[in-house]
Amino acid sequence: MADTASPTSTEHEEKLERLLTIAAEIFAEKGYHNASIRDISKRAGTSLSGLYYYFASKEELLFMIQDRSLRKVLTTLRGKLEGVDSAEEKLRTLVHNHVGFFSENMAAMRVITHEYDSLEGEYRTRITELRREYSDVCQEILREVRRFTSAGDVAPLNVATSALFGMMNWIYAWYTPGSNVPVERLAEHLYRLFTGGFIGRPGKSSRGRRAG
Amino acid sequence: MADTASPTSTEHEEKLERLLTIAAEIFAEKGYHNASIRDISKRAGTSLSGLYYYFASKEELLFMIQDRSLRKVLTTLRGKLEGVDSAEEKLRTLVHNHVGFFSENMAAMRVITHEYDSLEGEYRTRITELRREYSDVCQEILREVRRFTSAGDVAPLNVATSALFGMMNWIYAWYTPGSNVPVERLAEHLYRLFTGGFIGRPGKSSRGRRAG
DNA sequence: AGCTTCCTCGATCGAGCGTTCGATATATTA
DNA sequence: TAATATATCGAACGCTCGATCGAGGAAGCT
Repeated sequence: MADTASPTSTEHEEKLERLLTIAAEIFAEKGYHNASIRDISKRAGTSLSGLYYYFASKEELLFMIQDRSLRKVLTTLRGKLEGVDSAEEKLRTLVHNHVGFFSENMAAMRVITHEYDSLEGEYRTRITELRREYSDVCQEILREVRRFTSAGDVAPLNVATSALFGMMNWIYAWYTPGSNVPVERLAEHLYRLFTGGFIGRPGKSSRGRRAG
Repeated sequence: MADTASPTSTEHEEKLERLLTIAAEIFAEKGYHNASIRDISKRAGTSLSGLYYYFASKEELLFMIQDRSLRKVLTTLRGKLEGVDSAEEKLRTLVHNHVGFFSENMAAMRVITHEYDSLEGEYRTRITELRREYSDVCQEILREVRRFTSAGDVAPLNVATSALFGMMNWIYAWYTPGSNVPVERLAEHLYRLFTGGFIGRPGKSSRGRRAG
């Protein structure tokens, strides 16, 4: 009865966000189809039926996890790209952004890469659209990189894009944050590995150079 | 009553193999936990209970799919590697073998990369061992490549290994065999992309190369 | 013929699933 | 105080799942 000045919609949003985080963890641990709403209710400390006040179905829950995370990753990336001119630096920004977000939201990112097929109908369509957006941003950067460097055509752009995402997304299968390889280092490794193969020489880091 | 000279164990093995193929397809389509034994029985044209004559449990079925495929990929690879001396050619053989097997057994390979976590206990342990074997073969080849080239240390060997597997395994998420990119071409693209970043210049193909 | 082995099946069980519904407690507004 | 909106809960429903079991058909052997 003290400080309830703001509308309850804030508390509502906060609890929903907390539920989404817990759900993402459980989906990441056990897989979407193997996880039950009861698992989530137990970890959240609320009743089974009480959860349905915050989402309409298990699938909507899965959708919200993927939708919010993808939007966040895309928005953050576009923000970081704004001040960047060099094509190679754009690519470097994308890799660091993706890997960084990955390591800070392992559960959600695992759900995104692992449970894409678990969505159906309209949910699936909307996530597909977001994924294409993200993929397009990446592919356009690669096109730019190719244009402004002496890069040959080692691989078609779509193959290169998929290869890059493969390198980055596979992280969830082996990497544990806080290991002996820090995240920034890991991102830089992947960036150089890919760029070296894509344009035929190691990617430029903070200090740069040119070749012919 | 005509040609039943051989012991029935051959027919038994043939039917088991057919069931494993069907199960791999269904697991690949719907995911392990979302797929039911009844789905498999329907596609196989046999009764639900009849299936249990060929395997003890749904999880054993999943195990057999992964176990047989991994062994086959490893055996084939070791055979192909036998006559190869050059380190780079070994790497090229590995990539082509992996991608080739992938495209010919999409269902099984998808199950391997996607349903590893669905195994538990002893089953999980044994598949983990096979994966480590495979990964070790790859990492040793990379070590050799690094030793015999002017490769700098763009990335630690384990990071490079994981990146390579990421590039290759991500195929299942976007590639459709029989598309406008033939499998051998795709494998060569991935090989050059990776090698170029790993050793600092495009990987040697059958013919020429570049120096850096 | 009888006996045994390999194989297949329908019927069924208990458990767990996602979801619904009516009751209820609390806070806000009139 | 009464009325309303917000939030939570226990109990239950209908359904699907993996797995089991005993019956029985077909083939080979003695």
